[in-house]
Amino acid sequence: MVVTDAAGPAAGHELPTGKTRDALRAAHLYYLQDLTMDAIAKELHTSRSSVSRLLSHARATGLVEISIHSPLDLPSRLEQEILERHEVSAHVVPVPDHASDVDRLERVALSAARILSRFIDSNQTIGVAWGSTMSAMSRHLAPKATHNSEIVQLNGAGNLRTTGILYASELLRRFGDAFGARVQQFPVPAFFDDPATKEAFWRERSTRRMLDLQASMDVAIFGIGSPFAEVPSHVYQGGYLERADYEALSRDGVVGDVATVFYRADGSTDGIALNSRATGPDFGILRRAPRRICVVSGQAKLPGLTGALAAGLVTDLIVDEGTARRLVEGSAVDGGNRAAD
Amino acid sequence: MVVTDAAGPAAGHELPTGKTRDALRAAHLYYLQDLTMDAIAKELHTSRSSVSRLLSHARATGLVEISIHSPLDLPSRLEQEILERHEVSAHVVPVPDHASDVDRLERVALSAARILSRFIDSNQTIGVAWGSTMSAMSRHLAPKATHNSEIVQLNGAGNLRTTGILYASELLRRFGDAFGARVQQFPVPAFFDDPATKEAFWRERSTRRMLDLQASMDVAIFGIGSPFAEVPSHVYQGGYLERADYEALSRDGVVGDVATVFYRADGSTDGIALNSRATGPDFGILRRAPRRICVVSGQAKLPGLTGALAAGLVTDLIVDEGTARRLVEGSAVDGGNRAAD
DNA sequence: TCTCCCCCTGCACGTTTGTTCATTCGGCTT
DNA sequence: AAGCCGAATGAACAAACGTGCAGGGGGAGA
Repeated sequence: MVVTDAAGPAAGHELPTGKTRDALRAAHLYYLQDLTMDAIAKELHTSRSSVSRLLSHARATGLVEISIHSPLDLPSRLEQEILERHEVSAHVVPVPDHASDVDRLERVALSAARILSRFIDSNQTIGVAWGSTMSAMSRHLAPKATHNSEIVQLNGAGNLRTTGILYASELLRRFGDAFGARVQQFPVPAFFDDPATKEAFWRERSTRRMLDLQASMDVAIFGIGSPFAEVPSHVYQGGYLERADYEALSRDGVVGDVATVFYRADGSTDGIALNSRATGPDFGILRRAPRRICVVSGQAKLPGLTGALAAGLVTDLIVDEGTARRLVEGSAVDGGNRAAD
Repeated sequence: MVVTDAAGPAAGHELPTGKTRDALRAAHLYYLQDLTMDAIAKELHTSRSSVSRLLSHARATGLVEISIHSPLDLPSRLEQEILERHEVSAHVVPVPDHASDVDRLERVALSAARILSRFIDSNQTIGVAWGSTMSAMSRHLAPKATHNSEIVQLNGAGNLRTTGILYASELLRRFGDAFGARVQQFPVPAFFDDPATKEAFWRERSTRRMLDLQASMDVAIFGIGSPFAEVPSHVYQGGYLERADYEALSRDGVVGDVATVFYRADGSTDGIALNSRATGPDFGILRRAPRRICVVSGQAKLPGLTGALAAGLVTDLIVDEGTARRLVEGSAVDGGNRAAD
């Protein structure tokens, strides 16, 4: 046990005594050969505990990937119906109906984080929004090694009271770490006070660079904000908006936001004043990304979700079971309406 | 057992009471949400034991797939070197050096069976040989649902003493079951007594059909026979060959066989008399398959393996660590020679 | 309608696994 | 050179898990 970890990054050659190497071998023995940890411990000349830890490490670090395939003939009726009705590939996360909203969010985020690795690959530009959903997700990401990928922040996070920036940058960093990607922060407030300031800022070259990046995204990942739900989203309790703003949103018939860009139940955004001060990407830009992953939990977000679907913002949807059910029930009756509650 | 499984193929609608459905849900909860089996039991209104069994079922039927990714920067030095030297993508199975040959075979077969599912897909013609390695493998296949695939027997299995056919057909059936594929048996002896008989047979239309199938294989899977090893392969102890045959093989400098077609250390087959009576596919035919997976365990097969590599029979190699090491050591000195023993 | 048989269930036990804790080990600073 | 700090280790405990077993429910066949 002379050279505990990575063999010789200093020396720069052989000696396969790395921790990762051991973890890899342990994983082989455990998952591919069904040995008991005990047996593996003997083969590796260490204790069972260490093997347990190695395996945890292997899982946590993405050396081991566990995926679940529906036998294509029975893709949960829900997913099937969502696909047919909304042309969106859905992943329904099973959650008991009586689960609390926090539980629900946590569990959807956990599943989403694990599912996400399928979509991430090398040489991609990955747009990431922020909010409570994204934050929960970021805490559970399954690492996956990629080269030359880039995490791009979709919308600003600064506000009046808290910096918000730390919060967002921490979140972004987690994404970056998990995929070994560069992180591009977007150091602006969530909302400008004056549209003119935004426009001025948008002409800055450094801002243009960000916007160009956003326009060439391969994947976008976002949650849904629901301004009028009982459990308000992060944006709505963080001091980003003032009472007058709310009233304006209400007047405009807004049902939700994606990356702080607001929309109505039919997906339209025209004439919503607040958007001219918001820093998130125009939906036209967003829709250029071939893959747009939306993570939703809790039926409070149902109106927001149907709106986002109507706006064509989503290609892949990760949603909890209850909400998925309501979504299908709601749209069963007629085209693209929001459900009862 | 009419309705035990799939919910209502009879009734033809709802009631998601299928066992597979439950297994799927349990797997989600367990592997994607990290719930304890206990918690899952409550959500499913059943006992922990049942959940444990559901999860076993899920794994055994391939609903859950566990795969291991080397972080591309450190692909076991061995695999790397084998790739460079032989242009073959290798999977080295870790096995302690002191393991017995049976252990070793069993463990390689287990790993191979699990790795195999990566290669199998829908609409494929899959050639399968037989032998102790393939047999062990067949017992551990991880099922994977495919459509319209076909398992094709590569070489006959009949012999003088035992039928051998049952053995082979059982093996083939397991492959077929695992992948939901049709099985095409090849009902001929392993070796004809008279080359002329073989030729006659080869003109039969039913035989031609088999040969055409073989010629259009997408994947071939085979082990390596080693006629002169201390632990003889199945072919060599099953009463397929007679003393005179052995002597002929020895005289011809044969080092191994693939699907009962024999070759020398340099991969050549010309002038090996026995081949004209053998029923396996000509190497020219075999090499038409874009993917040719070879499973090898035990250094007794090293000469056979190097020969097969020299003949260009292999695109993907699954091999135990010890043998892999010797392979690399052997070929380190010069081009493509067989190793010491 | 009755019976048989198979398969599924939940319990109870023994095994396997995760985790806490005290300890050691190496590296780095003072 | 001594000492401190974080990381890693193995022992021991507690939780989680797998499996043999007896009981029960429900179809297929008589």
